[in-house]
Amino acid sequence: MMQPAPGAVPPPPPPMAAHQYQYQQQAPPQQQPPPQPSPYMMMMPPQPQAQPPAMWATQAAAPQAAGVAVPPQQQGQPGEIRTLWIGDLQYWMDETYLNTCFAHTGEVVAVKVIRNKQTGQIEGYGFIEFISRAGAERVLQTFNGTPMPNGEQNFRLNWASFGAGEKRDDTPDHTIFVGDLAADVTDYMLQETFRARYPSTKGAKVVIDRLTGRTKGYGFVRFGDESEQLRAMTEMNGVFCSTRPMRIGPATNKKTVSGQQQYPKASYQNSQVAQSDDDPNNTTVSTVVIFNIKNPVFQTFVI
DNA sequence: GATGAGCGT
Repeated sequence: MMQPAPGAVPPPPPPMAAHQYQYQQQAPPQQQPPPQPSPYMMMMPPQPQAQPPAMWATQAAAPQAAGVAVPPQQQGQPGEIRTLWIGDLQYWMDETYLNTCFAHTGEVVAVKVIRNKQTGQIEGYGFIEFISRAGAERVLQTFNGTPMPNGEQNFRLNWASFGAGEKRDDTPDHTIFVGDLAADVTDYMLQETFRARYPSTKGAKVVIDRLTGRTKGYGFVRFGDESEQLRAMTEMNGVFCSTRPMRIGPATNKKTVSGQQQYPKASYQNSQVAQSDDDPNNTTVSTVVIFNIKNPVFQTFVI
């Protein structure tokens, strides 16, 4: 059932190179010669200088995905999650683009890109609804982490959470910041670089610039074990990932697992810390006073 | 050099 619906764009050649994530693929798609440009015509990024911003809100409604008609009784179990979330979209990656990426799977029911209500700009993420959970799962396994057509980044896909975060593990994350990343480092490379030594590595993310689709040169790695996080901070500093040595630092968490608010970054940046210096050996309790310039409040912690 | 983001009608 991987046929395109009538009237759909022709199926692109197996566009995504075989990839680590494809370990569950059954039969490889038949080999084909290099991509024709035509299937991707609609996916070309606009000329940067010719692109007036913020006029996209009034554009015609997005075409529905490729006319896939699904009898209700085939639509999977009620309540089952069959929508994927997609992130790291560049501003020109609209519904048409997503349809062209996925319609050929024959599994897509609808796509939607989220726009800013005021400006109409694409917010950088969207949703893809599938016929069934199985279809969504196939696409997730096949496409996630593979290069996006005409984008410089890889697909970032996940289950749409919709409150039912069934895939969640609620164990806390212990995250580190990793800087000085080479331009070719992907989430997967970063993750595997750490997983080799730290089995509790949960995942890694290289931060992508939404405007260019290119890496910002830093990222984050999450561990399940705090001890492995701490070891990695020292042991992996200066270790090569791809062509450059990584620089590792503590991650400033904007959000904790339980969702409660931490101190906003600005407070940290504008804070001055006074510490009593008369106890270099740290043998007694010392007091740290933080003066928050943004919110002129003194806070005293005993550490 | 740098501290994400990511849940909608």
